[in-house]
Amino acid sequence: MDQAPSSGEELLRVLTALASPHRLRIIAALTEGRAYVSQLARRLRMNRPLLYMHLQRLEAAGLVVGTLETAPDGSSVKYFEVVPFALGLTPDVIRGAAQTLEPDGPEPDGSGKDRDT
Amino acid sequence: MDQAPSSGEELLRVLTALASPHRLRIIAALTEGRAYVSQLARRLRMNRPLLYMHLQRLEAAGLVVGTLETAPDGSSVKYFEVVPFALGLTPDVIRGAAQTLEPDGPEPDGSGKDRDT
DNA sequence: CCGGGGTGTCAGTCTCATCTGACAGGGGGT
DNA sequence: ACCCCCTGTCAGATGAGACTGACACCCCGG
Repeated sequence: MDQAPSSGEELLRVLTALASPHRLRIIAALTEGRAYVSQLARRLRMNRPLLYMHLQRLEAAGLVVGTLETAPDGSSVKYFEVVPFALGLTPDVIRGAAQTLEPDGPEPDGSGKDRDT
Repeated sequence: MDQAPSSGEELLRVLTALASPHRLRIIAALTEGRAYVSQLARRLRMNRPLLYMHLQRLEAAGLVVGTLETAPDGSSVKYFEVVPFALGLTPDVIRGAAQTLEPDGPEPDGSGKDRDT
């Protein structure tokens, strides 16, 4: 994965994806090796549809990938695994990404209203 | 700032703090230099109480610091500035932090219920 | 005394992510 | 036929966070 997630939108998607205890635990669990949805639901003791939603979120952020495989017995199983990412986060990185996001506009007027710094 | 935010709680606080377009823009704005609340509210065109809340969140996460100063004219002004942080985020880091967070417990039973990987 | 700029805090509203239970399938063994 | 395991999706309840307007308060300058 890119060190710099480029656009603010993308960065935001990754951050919101990670900002959840459940999703952190999911990623943690997947570092141990890939797993399919129902299996993971049992392991993490959480509702399957719920886990499903979280996995979708993580996949949309590009942090995990899921592949629907047809097992030898013919049934479908969806395996997920982590994408080895490395995200460096500093104020400047944020500053860069935020530009792709700012509906800022300069001071309304001012006329030397502000104090010194 | 630490490269590894240590506890899962702490990591989560930082992540949830960053997972907001407003707060990203706030940090971006503060990289340009410190500013006080009302001033920043004008610059970013947002409600002051709202900005106030976001700043509190960021401060709680240790990403910015605020100092209440008494200006030469005697009035109080609260300046905020970014804490130069550097956060490295990888699956393994998450795995480490998640341990301080897991109410996991192994499989309910199993008995070889799962498929091979 | 009044206006202007600042901080801090509050109750109330509203939007949105989360979470649950249930359903419709598909496929395989017994 | 029945049971078991899997995937995918949905309507609805719940809750947490975002957001607003208004207030109390401070200090100064005209």
